[in-house]
Amino acid sequence: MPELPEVETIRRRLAEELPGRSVRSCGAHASEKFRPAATVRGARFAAVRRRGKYLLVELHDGRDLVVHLGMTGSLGFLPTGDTVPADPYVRAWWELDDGRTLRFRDVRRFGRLAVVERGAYDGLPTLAALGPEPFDEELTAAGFHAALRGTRARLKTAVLGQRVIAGVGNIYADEAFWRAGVNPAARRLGRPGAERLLDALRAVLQEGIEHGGTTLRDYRDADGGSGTNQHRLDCYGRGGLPCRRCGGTLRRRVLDGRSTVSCPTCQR
DNA sequence: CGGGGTTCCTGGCCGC
DNA sequence: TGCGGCCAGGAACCCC
Repeated sequence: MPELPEVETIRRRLAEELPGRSVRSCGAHASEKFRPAATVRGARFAAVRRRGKYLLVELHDGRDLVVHLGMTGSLGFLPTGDTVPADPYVRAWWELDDGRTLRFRDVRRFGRLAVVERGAYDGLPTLAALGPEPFDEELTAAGFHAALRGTRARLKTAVLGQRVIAGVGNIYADEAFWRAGVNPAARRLGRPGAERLLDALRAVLQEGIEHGGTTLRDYRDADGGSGTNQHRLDCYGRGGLPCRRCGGTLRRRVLDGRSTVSCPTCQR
């Protein structure tokens, strides 16, 4: 499940390869979620940017190819077999003018591709209303605290909502709440807790980037490789196992429809 | 307008 | 062994 660190890992690789390359030919799955990818034939790639979990591949004609990887999406110069049957999960492809082919692969089809005039994100409401980037220095503890006070949702649900802060998904949310000692089910948070939570979010996201992302099952980088951050998780996926801080037993439950692991002792 | 529920998808896993 | 049933979960969408 690609979150900010996984998308950023892919972005950095594509930013080395795509600018200046043009699309010789392309194609896409018939679904409306992928079909727009086939409208960029002849276009030339410019900068590769990221907002939250969205990749924004700029085109020289003023449009953006917007990519959301969903649950199982991967994007890059993925391994292919010339002698084996075609990969049935490639939902879109772009043959470049250097002969290589960029591919979007997505088993569960929760991903999405769009081509829009730069900045015209009205068809992508989450992107249009996206909150601040975690590493934006204009995002302060005071601002983060105020944003959390502005919603009545559970803290974890608010953090996952992309409006308070961009790019956080279920894995890094559980890690950050655990590290900050904040109860994800709570609806209110004091100023010190908000400060700890923002610091923890930044830390776990930064570490995720440094370790090439978290590969639990599906995530692959732009070259088809795995990340290594899965070996460093303290909380996500560890329900029933001992808390590495207090030794108590981590609890797994479903909060607002999302699997959540937390420590009943450390996270009040 | 915001909170909450539903839906989209399919491989992997569990239990009998 | 084979198979039905269930689970994962981000964001669009709908309703109140």
